[in-house]
Amino acid sequence: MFPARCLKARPDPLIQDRTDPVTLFSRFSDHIDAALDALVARGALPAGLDRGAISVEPPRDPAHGDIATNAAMVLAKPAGTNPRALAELLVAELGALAEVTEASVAGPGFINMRLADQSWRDELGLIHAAGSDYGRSTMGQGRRVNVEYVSANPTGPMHVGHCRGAVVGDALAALLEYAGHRVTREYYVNDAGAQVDVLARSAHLRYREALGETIGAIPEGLYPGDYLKPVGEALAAEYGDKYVGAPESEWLVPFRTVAVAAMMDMIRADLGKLGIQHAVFASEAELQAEGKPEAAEKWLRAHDLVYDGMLEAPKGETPEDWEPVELPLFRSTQFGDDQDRPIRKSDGSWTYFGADLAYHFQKSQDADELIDIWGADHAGTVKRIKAAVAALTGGKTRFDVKLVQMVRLLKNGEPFKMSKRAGNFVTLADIVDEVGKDAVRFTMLTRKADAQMDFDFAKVVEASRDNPVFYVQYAHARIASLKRKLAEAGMSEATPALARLDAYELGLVKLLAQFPRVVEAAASAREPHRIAFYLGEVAAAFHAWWNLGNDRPEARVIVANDAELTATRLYLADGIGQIIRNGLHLMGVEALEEML
RNA sequence: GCGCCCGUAGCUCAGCUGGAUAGAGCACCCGCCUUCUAAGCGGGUGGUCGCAGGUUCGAAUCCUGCCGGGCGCGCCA
Repeated sequence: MFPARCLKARPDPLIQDRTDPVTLFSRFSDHIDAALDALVARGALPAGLDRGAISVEPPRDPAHGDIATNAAMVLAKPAGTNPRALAELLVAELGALAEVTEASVAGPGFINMRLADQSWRDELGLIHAAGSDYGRSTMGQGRRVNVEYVSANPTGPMHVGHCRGAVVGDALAALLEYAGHRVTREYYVNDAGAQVDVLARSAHLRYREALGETIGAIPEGLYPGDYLKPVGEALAAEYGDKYVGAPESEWLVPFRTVAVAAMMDMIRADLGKLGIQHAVFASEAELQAEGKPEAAEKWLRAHDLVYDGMLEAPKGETPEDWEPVELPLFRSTQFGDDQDRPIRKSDGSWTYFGADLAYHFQKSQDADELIDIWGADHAGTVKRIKAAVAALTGGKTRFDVKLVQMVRLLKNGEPFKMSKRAGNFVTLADIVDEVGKDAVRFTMLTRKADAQMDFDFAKVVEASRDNPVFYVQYAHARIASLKRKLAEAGMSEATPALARLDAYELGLVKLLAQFPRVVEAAASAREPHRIAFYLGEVAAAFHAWWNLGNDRPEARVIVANDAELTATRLYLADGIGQIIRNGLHLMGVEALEEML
């Protein structure tokens, strides 16, 4: 009655050529909706109740059944009835479904349902039919989400600090896309502040060096890294000795332009090592040249959200050089900030915040939701920018700032120091070269973003049970090896007979069936690490199944003399492999066919 | 002084936006395996969810106040 392979179109016209599988859990959401509708039609339940809080999930204890819902508990109070009474009514409706073999009320009003084995067999079939689309969701309804991440200053190579934010942002973007959002991956280039002038001066020094001058030690306040040498050489090749003795005003702009472009090339290359590619690089300098901050200021002044005023002297440590000056201040206190924030400096130029405010206003023009991924060291500025977005969009644009905490680099538990090419910090490229892109990406996603993390170079490449990167890859490789072994064994091709899957094996399907729910939960919470944890569970379940064959050869996937059973188990193994691939793909990690 | 994040088993961490008896890996203890289904397997011990209140049918989860750790805090970026 509910064909497992029916597909429904996405609502968004721009991507309506995509179709999403109707999975078991989404189908049950519909069943519950229908049951509630039936009660409403009979007058047993008031119409128009908010059903948003209803959950459809597997009970924690499998003894309670396959699917549980809290619908009765959530709706009882607004409906003016008691949970158990409402639950009884729903059980009568849901228990009548063909695929429900048992429905009961438990505890304070939970409804537990047990499903026919055929439902799980169908779901396994759906995993195969949908393939890489199993887990894809229409949840986002085509909403446009701008994810801004990395946005490292263009003054040098990427280092560890950027690495985690880069991976989290990239995985989040992929996750949201998969969950039905239209995602823009964006990088904000801070090419207008004082730090890029310092870059230009540093490049000028390297330029003189390239022309044969002995420059000695790099003066304090300039960037010392060797990575600027090629920039100096390029400038020398382009300009000759034209700017050697020239005043800064003549060369600062061209040198800055060249140096920033070179830094961005380097950063793009570093990101490329992680498999990251942004669609948009937004330039702060261009933003300012186009007068965007002025426009924002004008709008804010018109709405009395910017005024000229004095900042209070900061509390705590008394600043020695504090001078009260009148500045244009944004009323961020109206939106929960502790202090109004200046958008211009006393010389009239824009503060970082002033430009950033205009930048977020610009982003909000083309997006329904904004997400920024920031390092935790910027936590102090979250309130003001959230205030700015709330003011500029009238609170209509959802805006999340995800803070990514510090990464501590270790090797076998000892603090790790490594500096190959760029002065005294560990670069992103160093890390990727050391352990590989996939280990970096996966490991960066094995913690909640807002929790601090240790990254141990020895452990992330260790081939053992307690290394999730290895454990998940190993599961996938083992599955791939099954096909090779089947060929080696010269076994004949047979048609899977899913009725031969036993209860243990159907239990694996039940875990696989969670994937679409995990994707939706991870996307709505903006927490890509949940995919990594889920894959760890899938891998553990697969290995345990595989290990049954150690003691009992008849429990192996490949069973000599039973081509049909072999084909059936291989079908299940393939389904597991599909889920692992889908999850790894979201994380930007390649699924391995064999371990090397 | 203020703000943000974190406090869950001995250790490292999950906990599906408030659900049922709080989970996993490591370590430890007890068995098994001596193998290419390899880079071990199975089982077990272990928790006052930092502390104290509050909200409600129900709290690790939400609110308040403490305690402890991290990060940050002025026209910097």
